[in-house]
Amino acid sequence: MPRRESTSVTIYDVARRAGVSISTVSRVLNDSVDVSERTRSEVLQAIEHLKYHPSRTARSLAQQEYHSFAVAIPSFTAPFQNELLKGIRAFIREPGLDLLICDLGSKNIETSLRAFLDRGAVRGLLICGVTISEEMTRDLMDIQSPTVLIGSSSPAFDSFTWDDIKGVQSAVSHLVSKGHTYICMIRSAVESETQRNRIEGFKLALEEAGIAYNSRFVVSGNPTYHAGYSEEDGYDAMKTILNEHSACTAVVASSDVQAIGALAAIKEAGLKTPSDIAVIGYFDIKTSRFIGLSSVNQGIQQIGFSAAKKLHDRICGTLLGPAEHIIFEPKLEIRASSH
Amino acid sequence: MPRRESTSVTIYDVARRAGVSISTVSRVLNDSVDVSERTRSEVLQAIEHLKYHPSRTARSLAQQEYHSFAVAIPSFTAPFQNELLKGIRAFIREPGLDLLICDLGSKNIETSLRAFLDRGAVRGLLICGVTISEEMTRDLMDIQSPTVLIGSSSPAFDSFTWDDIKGVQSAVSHLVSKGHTYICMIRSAVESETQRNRIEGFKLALEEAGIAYNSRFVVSGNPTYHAGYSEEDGYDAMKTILNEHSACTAVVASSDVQAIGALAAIKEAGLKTPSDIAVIGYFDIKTSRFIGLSSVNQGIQQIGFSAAKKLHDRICGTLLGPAEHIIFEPKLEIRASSH
DNA sequence: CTGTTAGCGCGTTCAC
DNA sequence: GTGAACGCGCTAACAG
Repeated sequence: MPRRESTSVTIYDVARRAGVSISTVSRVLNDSVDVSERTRSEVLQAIEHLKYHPSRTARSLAQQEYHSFAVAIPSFTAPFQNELLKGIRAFIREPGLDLLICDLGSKNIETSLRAFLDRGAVRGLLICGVTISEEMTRDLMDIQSPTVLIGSSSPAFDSFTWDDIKGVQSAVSHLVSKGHTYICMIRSAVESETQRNRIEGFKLALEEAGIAYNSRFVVSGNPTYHAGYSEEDGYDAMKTILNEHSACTAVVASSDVQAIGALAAIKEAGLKTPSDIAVIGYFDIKTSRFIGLSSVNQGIQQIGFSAAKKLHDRICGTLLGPAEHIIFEPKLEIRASSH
Repeated sequence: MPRRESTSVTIYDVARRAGVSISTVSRVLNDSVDVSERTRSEVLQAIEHLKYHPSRTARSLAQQEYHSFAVAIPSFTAPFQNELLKGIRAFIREPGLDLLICDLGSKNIETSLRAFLDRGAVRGLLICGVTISEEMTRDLMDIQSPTVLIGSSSPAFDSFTWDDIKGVQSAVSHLVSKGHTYICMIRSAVESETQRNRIEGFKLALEEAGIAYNSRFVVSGNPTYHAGYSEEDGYDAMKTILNEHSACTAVVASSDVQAIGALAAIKEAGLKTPSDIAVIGYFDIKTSRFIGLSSVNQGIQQIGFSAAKKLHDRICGTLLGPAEHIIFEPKLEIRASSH
């Protein structure tokens, strides 16, 4: 038995009031050309009068089309993610799409992602900063919707990553070229491939410069927020460096916020940057300009944009062929002198 | 004629494979108790085997229920909005909801919002930082879905705002109590009620202190990003202050990022804070702690959280009664000494 | 140019 | 405990 108690006005109500059939209303709504000016305006009037608004859900179901992009991302309000979203948004705004954001939190990321998938499939999915396990790969393939990865890679999907090794390497080489010989690195206390790569870049650069690597050069704070990429972490790590590496004259942080924290510790100790200690951060944030921080620019926004575009093309079928893996090469950007 | 070409596996496929009807599958999916253990596990097996994933769209349509919150917001990646979203997210994560974000951009905000509404109604709507016109009020009432406003108010909807007058007033009074008599204010060059209120608070505080107000005390930069609330703006404005108000010893910025820019200008001029010039920013960002900036905390996150909760309660029908207007009172937070 | 009708994929009463 | 049938609101052939 029907349960006609829905309060919302539907396409039927409009049709009745305009004295036409629902398909005509639908045509008007979708800008179909085959509608006479008269009925068209009558329908529009009825819509106006009844304050009719279509249901995006019903429309999506009928059309098998979606008007939003799904983005699964850990802590989407964190600085890096935020930057990424700017890029994604830049692409999305033009086609008039909305963003369905699933915040994965910062723990149990995989579980959250799986729950999101179970909550219902989506038309296209952008996954940021999540290492994709074998099992997750299968799960993702099962939902059969175009998927694009950012910050992690898998042969099964289009992915966008950046070359962390070269990134840190260029930063350290820069410091070396400025005459530094005792360089430390601030890392996140949380293990990850990204982190390993960055350390690798650090090692390579030292090696290239003929400086002996020692694991003591790599220091971390205590992971607090954002998996160890926070101001607090940078601050703690820098304090450690100041205590245990009095000869150190330059520091590479593995994220921008860490670098900001490090600067605070340096300032607190009565030292100056870059005259006493040079600091280079990874990632590019606007603030760095005023804080006086050199950084490694990853063009995060651009990555977001490209990834969104890729996903869009996949969804529209404009793009066929196998998954691609695009690797960005970070550029060192000198905003403040970094001797 | 049907158009059976859908590639995705539906509840029918599962039912067929498990040798049951779709309603049984549905029951299993929705944790209905009235299913025998045997058929239940058979269904689950079929689901597993077929890699079945329900369609969130179809489910929403059938249930007349939604699993996401719609948030309409201008430039959602801007610092303030970002903070707000943290609060919203904090609430939303627990109920396992997703966020449908409509980025309103920074121009044609009203048009964008209207387009979003036309794209299809939603179950509940959170609108942040948009001044609601009379006409928009009607449009919003038409869609008949619970609506909560943040940063603007309208008698028709629940709204959360903060007392900008008292906020700036407390900041200025603090400076006065520290002995400052020549105080300037950095405003956004863009006109808004918020801005007017802040200036009003500035005036009131001066008046209270027996200091004559002069509109020259209120300085703006050239609006670049974010409607004049950017580091660049603060930087420019501060330069102006240093040039034209040599006697000035304290500054109130109307946003945190402006304050950061202002600090940069001060540093560049070879002056020190707070010994030469004290700076207080509006809003609270984490960075301020390391930059050494006192600020007026608006509890932005908390507002986001409260608003999200309110909306949720409205949607669930837990909360009835007329719309409420909740006004938060900003608190001055002394993080760095600000003489 | 317009109305009829059959789905889109799922939840949900009802009988059995 | 389970199945048949209807409806959620809309789009898209097809027939007129």
